[in-house]
This record gives sequence, C-alpha cells and structure tokens, in this order.
Amino acid sequence: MFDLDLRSRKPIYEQLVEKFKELIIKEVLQADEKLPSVRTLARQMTINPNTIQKAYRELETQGYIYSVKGKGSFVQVSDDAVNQEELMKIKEKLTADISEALYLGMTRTEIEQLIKEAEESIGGQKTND
Amino acid sequence: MFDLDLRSRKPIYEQLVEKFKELIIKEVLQADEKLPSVRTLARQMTINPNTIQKAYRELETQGYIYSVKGKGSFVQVSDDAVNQEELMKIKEKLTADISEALYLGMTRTEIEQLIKEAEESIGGQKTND
DNA sequence: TAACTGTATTAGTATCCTTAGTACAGTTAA
DNA sequence: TTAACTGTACTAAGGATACTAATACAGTTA
Repeated sequence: MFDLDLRSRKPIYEQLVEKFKELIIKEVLQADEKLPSVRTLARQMTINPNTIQKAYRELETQGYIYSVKGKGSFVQVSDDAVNQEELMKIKEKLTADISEALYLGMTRTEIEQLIKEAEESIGGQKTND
Repeated sequence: MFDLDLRSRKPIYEQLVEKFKELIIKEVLQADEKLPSVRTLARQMTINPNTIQKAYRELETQGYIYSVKGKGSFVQVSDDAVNQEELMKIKEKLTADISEALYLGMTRTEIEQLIKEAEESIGGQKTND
C-alpha cells in the first residue's frame, strides 16, 4: 500500500498515521471508503496487528476515520464542527511555523505560494498518484 | 525567566528550545545578547544543568545561538545562508500543516491572516511582553 | 588563584515502541 | 447455526530510546 521506514526513529504507527492522513486529505481515499483490516494490513506489511490498531485508533481520535466492530474502519466525512479541537492545534502549529519561516528568510509571498499549491493538491486529482 | 510544565509529556529541554526560539524570533533577545549560563538558569528553575545544556546544544544546532567555552552562550545573528537546512524543514512542515488546515475547514484568507499577524509580532515590539 | 563559563562522559531511570498471545464481541455469508 | 471475517481489550515481555543526574575536564576573567 505504501512504504515505511522500519529503521526510522519515527515510530511505525506514526508513519502510518501520516500516510493515511495524507491519502485522506488528498482524497485518494474517499468518504466512507473501507480501509484494509488491521490483520490484513499487518500481514501485508509484516508488522504486528497491534501497531496497525494503534494507528487506526489515533486516526479515529483525530476524526479522520471511524470504526465499526465486525465491519471495518472507514474514512470519516470531514465535519468542521467535530474537528474544532484539531483545528485549534493546527492553528497554533501554523502560527509558530510561520513565524519561524519568516525569521529564517522566507517571504510572505513564498508562504502564500505554498497555500496555493496545497489548495490545488487537495481537490484537483482523480485516482492517479 | 519563563514558565515550564515539569509534568508535561513534552521534555523540559524541548520546552526550553521552543521558549528561546520564540524570544529570539520576536527579538526580545537580540543578536549577540548573552543567555543565562547553564548553571545559573538551572539553579533558577531547579532543574539539572545538563538539561539546560541539551537545550542550548539544540539551539546551536539549529543556528539560533552560539557558545564560547568559558564565556557563555549568545544569540546568533540570523544568516539566511546558514539556515537553509532549517528552512527546508520548516517548508515541509508548513506544506503538510497547510493541507491539513484547509482540509479541516480553514480558509486561505484565515491562513493569510496568520501570516500577517506573525509579520507584525516579529519586528514590531520593544521590551514589553 | 578563585569563580565563573561551556563541554564531555558515564550511568541509572523512566518511558515508549513493538511484538506476542489470548480473549471477547459484532457482522456476514454459506 | 457455523465459520470466517471484522474491531477491541488486555497483559506481558523485550528492546530501544530519551531524559535526567553526577562528575570531571577545559577555557575565561578579574
């Protein structure tokens, strides 16, 4: 499904969370689409099912997926009201990172260009990579 | 000098790095200004000098301060050429965070407003808090 | 020389990550 | 109903990493 760096200092489950978030944000995985089961994905990547479950639980906490016992895990429809807490966190991160970027010599225009690129990468694609 | 949360899961030295970066970016601490010695600050905050040193080393690695054996640690003059590596890291973080913010419902205008606020908070202040 | 400064090394502790095994509960299709 | 799938919970163990502490060394300054 995607590549992981098992030798990275970054935990496997965190890498999984990031990968899935990226796929969901870019709508490669669409609303209500079924994710691979924890056991199936664990077998495919030869890692422990508990590690997958930990990633899925984190994704559920952050509001990106929902799970139904006996059925599976699915992509959550983005709901602005639900994710208010996550929005606050991102806003704080953005504020700090923007300050640092400006301090390191990045210009307002360059940051605005990043926003533009992000906007395009979100809606504007089909099933290609 | 500032508050730390000793019970936080976030390591003390990381909190120190963030605080100092903020002070340097906002120019509360100015170029070549002397930072408190590792032992003095450690005594003030009743934590181990090594923890302060670890924070200072990290700040030095990121190009925010420089240290001279026997003299002390001082705020580094921001040099766009030197910090290119840090700039790359920030750019990647910004790209991911902007995508997530947009997905969670933040608008381009709101993000641009954050940029504006960051610009104002950097240059526009004296010694007040 | 005395008192300050940063730095390096070692060691103990704590925490986190991953794996493994087991068990329970809900869903689905034969 | 049964079999095979799904998510979920729990415990235990091992290893790796991170954090903090204590000590010693080295340079600066008055």
